[in-house]
Amino acid sequence: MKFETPTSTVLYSIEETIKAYRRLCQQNISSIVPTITVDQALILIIIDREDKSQSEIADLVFKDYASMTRIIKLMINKNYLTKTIDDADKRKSELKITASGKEIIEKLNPVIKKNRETALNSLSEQELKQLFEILNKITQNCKSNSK
Amino acid sequence: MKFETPTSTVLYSIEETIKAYRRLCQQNISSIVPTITVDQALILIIIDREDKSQSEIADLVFKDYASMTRIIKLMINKNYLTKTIDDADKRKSELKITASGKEIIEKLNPVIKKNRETALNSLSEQELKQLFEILNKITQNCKSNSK
DNA sequence: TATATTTATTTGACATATCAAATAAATAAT
DNA sequence: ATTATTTATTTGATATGTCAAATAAATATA
Repeated sequence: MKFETPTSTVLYSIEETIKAYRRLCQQNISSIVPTITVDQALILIIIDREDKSQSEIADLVFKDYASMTRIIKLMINKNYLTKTIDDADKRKSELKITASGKEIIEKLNPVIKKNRETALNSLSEQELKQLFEILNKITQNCKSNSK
Repeated sequence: MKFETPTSTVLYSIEETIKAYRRLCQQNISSIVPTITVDQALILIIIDREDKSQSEIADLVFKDYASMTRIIKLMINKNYLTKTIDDADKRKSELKITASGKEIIEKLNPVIKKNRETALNSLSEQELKQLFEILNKITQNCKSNSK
């Protein structure tokens, strides 16, 4: 870590890792459900498990609200989701998985499990814990200094 | 790590970290050079240090060649860069930093240094090494299983 | 109650990611 | 030398990221 060229930093490695992981995921997901993206798959699963509004989901998956609006729109067009106005608070939207959305989730579950196993193969529990903690420190450092 | 909901995995944490870091970087970079993006700044610095072709640079910064074409074009429009055809191999392009590009690099260097320090604040050398190694394992796992 | 402020979502503009197909030049094979 | 293949880059189409501004509904305040 002596010669800090841009390509020798840990943060550069984080980018590399996340890109490699996303590529792996997209390839395996596409082989089962060719029409869905990694982001859409994650969001679909979250909506299925958590009964939350659009912006709450966005916060959960670290998406901008603008991005969320568009991703949701695409998923509605593909008939994975329905969206209705929340009666109690008409600003909010209610998102529900359609039958074909459910089917897709069922198909994807094993793929997603396998992707994680592939990526984390041969990592010990201790390594995972360390990784988790170190990443958390970095995240906190960044957040407390940005906004 | 027992209940593997999508939001409890390490890979999810990696996404969180990289987004927090990119936000920190963009904010600090914008405060000094409002017209440049994080990606453009990194690419500018790499081009300045390494005399490589467009696709070699792309490989270095994990960018798709298509993205690189567009990023380069934007940077040329902003007069950070010039691009000429390589005489020895007319398929290749030669990228050179302009005077104003150089100025920007000078301005950015301390910001980039500070961003890294902020993000990695209070992390020991050992933690950095661990992080680096664990990320590398994950990257290799993903790459060997995707292509 | 009327007005001001906050909250949830959307839209516009621009930057980047990704895949597939197209170009054009260089190199290999016939 | 001609043809086939490979390599470097570009273009098109679509998805997502990010910021700022706009809407519309809910809540707070005067």
